Amino acid sequence: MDGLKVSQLGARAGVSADTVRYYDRLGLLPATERSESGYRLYDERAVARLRQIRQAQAMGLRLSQIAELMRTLDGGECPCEETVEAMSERRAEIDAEIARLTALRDQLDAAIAAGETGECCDPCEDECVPEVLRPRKEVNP
Amino acid sequence: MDGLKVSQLGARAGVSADTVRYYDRLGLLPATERSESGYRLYDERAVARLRQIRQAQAMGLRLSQIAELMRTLDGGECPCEETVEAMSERRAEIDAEIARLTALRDQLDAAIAAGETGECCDPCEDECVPEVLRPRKEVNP
DNA sequence: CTTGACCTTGGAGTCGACTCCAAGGTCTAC
DNA sequence: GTAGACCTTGGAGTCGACTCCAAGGTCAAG
Repeated sequence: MDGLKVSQLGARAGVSADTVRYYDRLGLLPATERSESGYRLYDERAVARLRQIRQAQAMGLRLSQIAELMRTLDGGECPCEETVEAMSERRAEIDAEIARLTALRDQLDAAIAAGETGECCDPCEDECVPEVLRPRKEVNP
Repeated sequence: MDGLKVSQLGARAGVSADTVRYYDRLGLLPATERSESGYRLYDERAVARLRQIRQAQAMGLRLSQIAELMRTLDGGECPCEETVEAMSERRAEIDAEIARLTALRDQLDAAIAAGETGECCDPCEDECVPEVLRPRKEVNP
């Protein structure tokens, strides 16, 4: 029986057998050969493909985007333009997320500083609630 | 029947009735009075509490952390110190996430720039794969 | 008395990328 | 021939904060 089994293929790219099967289910890997007994058998091209997938993931692409690129590639077309598009799309998403988190962090910094230097809710009256958490009319998180 | 029903309470803080019920389930809201027919009935303190929850969320705290703070508060203790701790904890998480995303974005920028100026995979040989996605030995995304 | 707008509950679905499971089949070494 | 390490499948669980659902109950207005 020649060809790599799931965990062997996985080992070649540093992923688990489960992950290989998962990618297979999503159609990211080339159509599998199967042994008589139903084992998936992969070749060197599959190793390259799997590494390529991991590389694309490391660049921040989503599996759904990678799947698209693979379809283009398997259709014999050049995926270069599409790849740049996919990366730009992700870049915009990531940028938005960074902006959101950065604003949050700055708010937190201010609140932490206030909380550390402030005299807490002292004198504690009815309800002791830290200043930064005092109810405001309508809050959109 | 006096007291606010779920959607009325929600409206007072800009959240949906579903969200109010969800917070109730998580134990974030004070124990509810119920009408004879089983309707939740809230008072002004609940409005303040709900706004407080939204405020805490807007500061980046998780509902699980907020729940903890509420327990302290309901136990009659001052939650100030705990609040600063919770915020610091989140700050660290958010910081790590920003760092991760920033590195990703920088990588993407470089790859996009290379992809736009480069001559793609021209000349397209066997397998046309954009440079940035060329398989590398082992990739941890 | 009916319509329609609310309320109740428990539970499932969403997003993404896995991870883990059970029940069964296969392969290799001793 | 049997142990133990693999493989197969479909499906469920994870994280977080909701959102939506169905099936049924309640309430005020016309």
